[in-house]
Amino acid sequence: MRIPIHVSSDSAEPLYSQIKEQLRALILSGHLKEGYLLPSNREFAADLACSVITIRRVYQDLEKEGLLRSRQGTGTFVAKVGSEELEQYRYKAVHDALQEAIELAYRVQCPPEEIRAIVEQLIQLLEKSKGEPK
Amino acid sequence: MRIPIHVSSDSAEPLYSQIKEQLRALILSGHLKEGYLLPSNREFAADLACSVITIRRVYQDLEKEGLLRSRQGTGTFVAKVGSEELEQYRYKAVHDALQEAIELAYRVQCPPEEIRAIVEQLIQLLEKSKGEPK
Amino acid sequence: MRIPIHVSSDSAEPLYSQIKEQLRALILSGHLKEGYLLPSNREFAADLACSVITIRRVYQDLEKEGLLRSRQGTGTFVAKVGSEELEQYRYKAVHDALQEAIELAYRVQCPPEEIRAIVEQLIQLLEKSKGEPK
Amino acid sequence: MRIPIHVSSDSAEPLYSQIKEQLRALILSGHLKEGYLLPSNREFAADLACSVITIRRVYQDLEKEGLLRSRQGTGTFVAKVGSEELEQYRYKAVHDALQEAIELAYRVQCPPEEIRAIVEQLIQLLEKSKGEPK
DNA sequence: GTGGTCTAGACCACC
DNA sequence: GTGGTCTAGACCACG
Repeated sequence: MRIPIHVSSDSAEPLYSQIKEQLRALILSGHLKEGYLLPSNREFAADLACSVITIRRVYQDLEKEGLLRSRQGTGTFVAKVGSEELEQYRYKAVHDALQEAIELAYRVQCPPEEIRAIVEQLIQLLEKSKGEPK
Repeated sequence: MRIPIHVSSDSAEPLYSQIKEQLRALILSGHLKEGYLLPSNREFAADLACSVITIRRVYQDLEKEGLLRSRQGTGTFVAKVGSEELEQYRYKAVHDALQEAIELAYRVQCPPEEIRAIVEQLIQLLEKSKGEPK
Repeated sequence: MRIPIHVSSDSAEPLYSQIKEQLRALILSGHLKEGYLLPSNREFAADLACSVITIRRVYQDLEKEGLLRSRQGTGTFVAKVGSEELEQYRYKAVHDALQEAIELAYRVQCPPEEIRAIVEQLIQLLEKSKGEPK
Repeated sequence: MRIPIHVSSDSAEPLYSQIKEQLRALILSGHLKEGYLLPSNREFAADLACSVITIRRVYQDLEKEGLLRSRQGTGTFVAKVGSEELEQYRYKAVHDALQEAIELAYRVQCPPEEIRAIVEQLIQLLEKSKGEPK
């Protein structure tokens, strides 16, 4: 199984950050389970056409967050995370993202009904595209 | 009337960017109307305890976006923007912010009901705090 | 007769420069003849809704160019300029403007035929609008 | 390949603007192709004997116009621009420059024949000098 | 007084 | 090494 990560060098977001966010999401969503052995630095860098340094940084950052574990001679794999802890993590990520967006909406005087309407519209759109993935 | 902008040098977001976003929100929300004369570079810099250059950059960037107008010897003021154009701008800002947040939620497998619940909770919170502003 | 000058505060070009260019064109084109008495500083400033300082600067600049003359207690009027000298001045202004434009065209690799075509198109447009002025 | 840009500190035009215009022309004319890696800030500043900041401003402005792309740690290069879009951009630049010049000519009562004659003379001159460049 | 340009130099983030 | 942010301070152009 190849890890489904896609990076764009056109984006303003730094490379390492794009990879980190996507990898974190894969772990929090349960797509990569506890103990899963990730590709080696060199291999992953080749996959994503980026530098080894960039991959090393991603692994190190996620290890500091407690989501990955590295062992000399073995490689890097998904850490065991308590399921409540993982759930809390997931909830916080969603909550924070929505909070930022809704606070912006309030700053530009967007009424609650309009926010709800936009949210509903976006959910419908994403629900529909779930049946027909890439 | 003093312009209500608050910056934090703890944030990872660059200073100039914090100021720019808040100023843009004040214009898009209609708090600062067409023709309003903003504080001079030097004055505003003193207010916010930052460098003149930082303010200059904010004014210049927003001028390129078409929201401000600067004239030598006169000052910097809010440009005349068509109200439909402004409305579009406002809608797009909210839509984009929510889209980003909701896409993240889907990536971590957050179900639609949970998204709606969090949105509702955040709206209630902000509605309540509207009655009792700082 | 009111002097037909129109300024726009939206333009990037400085106020004094807009006025100066238009006044110079009126003299070079013969619309304002030798000896014509211009409005006083105060009067002209009121007409154009600008500062007296701005008008003074315009008169001073054009006096230095030899197109205007000021006399204490009398006012400012159009200087007597030899007709050949005026003709040379006029030719030079047109030549310089066209040269700058055409050099730009060459820098972006625009072929001569295209330049001729655009020039012709612009001339037709301006000829047509001469019959029906504002 | 060294980038052929020449600046004059005698000119009234700001340094950064001179550089920007010339660089823009090199891109629009196709001399610098999509993906071309420009000199680094520091290197280019040394070449042109100006401040790093001045170069940064040029790169940043052209990036906002969509002609360049900068990425931290990588460098600044020519963006991919649709060829039609580039063509439109090129046409507009030439058209606007000629329009300004010809409107000036009309303001000083220059007859169409004289405009055509001057244009023709300038084209001949530039065509001739194309055989024998610097 | 205002904004516009340019300088030198520092420190950080990214690859 | 690269670009990104921020600083302090100078000088000019405009009204």
